[in-house]
Amino acid sequence: MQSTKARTRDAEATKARILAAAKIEFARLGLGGARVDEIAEKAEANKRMIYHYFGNKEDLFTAVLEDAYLDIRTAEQELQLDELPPDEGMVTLIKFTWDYYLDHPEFITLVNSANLHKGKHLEKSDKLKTASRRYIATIQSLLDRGVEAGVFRSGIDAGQLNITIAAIGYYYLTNRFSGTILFERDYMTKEALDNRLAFNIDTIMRVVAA
Amino acid sequence: MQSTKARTRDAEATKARILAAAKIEFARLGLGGARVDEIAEKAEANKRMIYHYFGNKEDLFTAVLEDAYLDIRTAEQELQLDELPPDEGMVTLIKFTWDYYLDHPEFITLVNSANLHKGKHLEKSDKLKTASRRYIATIQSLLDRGVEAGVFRSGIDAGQLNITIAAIGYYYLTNRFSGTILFERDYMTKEALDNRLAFNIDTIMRVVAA
Amino acid sequence: MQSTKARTRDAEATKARILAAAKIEFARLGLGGARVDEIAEKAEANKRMIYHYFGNKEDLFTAVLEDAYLDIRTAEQELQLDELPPDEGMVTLIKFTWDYYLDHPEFITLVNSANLHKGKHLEKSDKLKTASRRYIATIQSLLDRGVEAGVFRSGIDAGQLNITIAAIGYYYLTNRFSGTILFERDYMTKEALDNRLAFNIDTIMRVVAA
Amino acid sequence: MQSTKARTRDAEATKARILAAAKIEFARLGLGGARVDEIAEKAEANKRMIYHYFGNKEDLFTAVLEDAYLDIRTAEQELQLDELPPDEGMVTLIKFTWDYYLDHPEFITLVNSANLHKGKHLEKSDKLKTASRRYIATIQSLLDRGVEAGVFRSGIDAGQLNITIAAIGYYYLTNRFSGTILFERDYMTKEALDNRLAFNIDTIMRVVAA
DNA sequence: AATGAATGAGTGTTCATTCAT
DNA sequence: AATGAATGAACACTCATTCAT
Repeated sequence: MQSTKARTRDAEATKARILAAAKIEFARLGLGGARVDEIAEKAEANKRMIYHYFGNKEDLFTAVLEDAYLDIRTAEQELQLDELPPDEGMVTLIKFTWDYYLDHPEFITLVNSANLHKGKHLEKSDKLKTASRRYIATIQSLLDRGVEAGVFRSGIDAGQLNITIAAIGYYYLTNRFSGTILFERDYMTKEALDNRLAFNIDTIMRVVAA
Repeated sequence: MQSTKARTRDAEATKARILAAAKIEFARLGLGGARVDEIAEKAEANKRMIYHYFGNKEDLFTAVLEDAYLDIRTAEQELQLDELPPDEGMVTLIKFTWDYYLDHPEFITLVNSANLHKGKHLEKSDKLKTASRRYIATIQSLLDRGVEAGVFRSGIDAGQLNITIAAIGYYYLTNRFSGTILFERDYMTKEALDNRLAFNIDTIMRVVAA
Repeated sequence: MQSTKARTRDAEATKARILAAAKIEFARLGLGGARVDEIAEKAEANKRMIYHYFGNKEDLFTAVLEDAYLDIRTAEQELQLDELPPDEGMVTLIKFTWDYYLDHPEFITLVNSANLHKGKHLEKSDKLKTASRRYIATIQSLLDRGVEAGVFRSGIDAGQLNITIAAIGYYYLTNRFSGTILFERDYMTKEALDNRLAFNIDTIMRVVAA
Repeated sequence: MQSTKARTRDAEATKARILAAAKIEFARLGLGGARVDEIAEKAEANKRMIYHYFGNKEDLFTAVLEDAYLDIRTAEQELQLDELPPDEGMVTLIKFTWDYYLDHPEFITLVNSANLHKGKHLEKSDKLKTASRRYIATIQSLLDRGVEAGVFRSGIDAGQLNITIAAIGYYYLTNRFSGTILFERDYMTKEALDNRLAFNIDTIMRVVAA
């Protein structure tokens, strides 16, 4: 019966709508601040469906987190840095990281929320661990090729570099409100953003330079 | 003992205990997650006193934030970087920032919370703006003296450098849970912490090097 | 019994029970004095349902007021005064007003509460304005027919007369406690009530007499 | 010592300020709605003084009520209706009642509040009973003199007439908000007030006319 | 006489979750 | 698969009142 198929498809669609709505709400208000009612409404789904598909609010948050992390790790993989010269690859990675944060501001608040809760929602996900391992490997390979090519100095810890690349973009954006207010300069004008990206590229390239 | 009773009728002391307890709770659970009841209990104060002294939960959060920011800005000022040679001053600043974050993990979560709420609790505080301005001026003067002494290159934006110095420590610590889990290495062992600090000093010194 | 359970899942019935319980409580204790908990309990409903169906306490009060006013205006309309001779119609109206107040003591306290709050809960209701207009028109037509029949004098303002008819019953009943205590005579014995009604009929008939 | 005297006077003044502030607040918000804090603040007195002088909130309400009633009864007595011709005396009484309500809107809401609480705050006051008795006697004497003079008919119950005189003014004013909104005409313009007073004088004079 | 500090018991309101269909 | 009705526990906040000086 085609109706069965339709129903199955609807189920998937409902689940996807809930996940999308939940991501927005959790990012906007945190785990504690987001409202199950609001998520259901924005998902155009019945509240009961959330419990049916995701168990409870915390498990929904876990699902949202996993989805968010897999998205960025997938996008990173699609960059195919291996096919670029190492220095070009490094700049591409810095730019990508920056642009991803800019285009997905929800990712940053979700990660903050995950850490406010001491990461306990991430613990079960082996998928994320695997993806993370592969990601570090990519950076390591970039560094190795750079050393080989004579453009990067040797002895750089890929893990630390990865953290720094993320940090200098992430911190600027997550703290853009306090920054804008306390330092009395708008962090989000096009000029300010361009300046920051340039400063960050310069920073990393000086750090890795041979 | 009468001294006990006397203490419970000391307005300033009560206010201080509330502020301290609130800082801990807001840092631990965020604005939305912290409970007024819990804060009162931990402050060994009556809940009513919170409203009497601070108006409401949000205003208490504002007071906590202001207190937290003033504390770090005051501590920075006490470093008296002006009296050190520029390169030594820079290292001192990086170390101080890192140590302050380590010793005051509540500061990081409070700042995250403030930004989750788009910084609106910071807006009214002119005191913080003044302190922030003075802080940037300190870094600028450090850079200027470094250029003069020939140890730093010229043209470095003090604001951007400040952000980067904060970022590379802050990000590591705020995301230590997700990092520890996803990258499967403990971020908080003494060795890991020492490594990170060394990496950060190296990073900044390469960035400012003449 | 399943019927019991069924009833507890009947939205309309729950809503009606809440409205009825709220009317009693608001009449008894005023808007400020009534307790949402008590209303819920007396309605055999969950407190949460009050907020679900009525929004909040003030809106529930508004709903109660509207319901109370519509009830008396509907009952008045059902008198069909147009089908009676004008003098008989006038007496019928006076008696009805008196009896309605006696049978619905909650109406009086609700109107008092509405006015204590400067009528703001009535403002939105166009239904009540329409019903009120129709009511005044009824009195006007009674007066007109009386003048035509030579039993009433002309020139009587229907609005003022309406107020007086209401006033002489309403005041007696709303202030029956202070009256009984200060004037040391029981306002609520059958004899006292009969006397008052007779006095009121006499008063109005003298006022409208040709 | 004069300082003793000064202190005594301050005590009386404080008490008076509390009473005045309480009258305003109870009139504005009812017994349940008024706030002890607010009364203390508006009385420019310490909250503790309220408890010192009046015992508790309910007793303060009782004191306010007694004060309010004594005020109108005293003012009525000062009219010296006995010295006027009966018909003139009657008009004077009607006008006085109306004007007093207009000038002391707090009296009306206080009486409403007293009756919402079933008059229990009035029960203890013998002073008020005496004053009320004297007031009815005044009206009775007015009626008697009118009958004697041939201007009033005989057989009118002074108690009922008193109620009606009060009712037709009181009801109009206490329900001015609902009236203005539902009947869509402003009850409080000078013209509307003049019209109502004229209507009321006309009503009573027709009722008592020989 | 006067006061600022403190409190316990409640207020209206909200929430994540389960029930019944 | 989907839904509207219902709930208990908790939440921020308030209040009349008392304490300590």
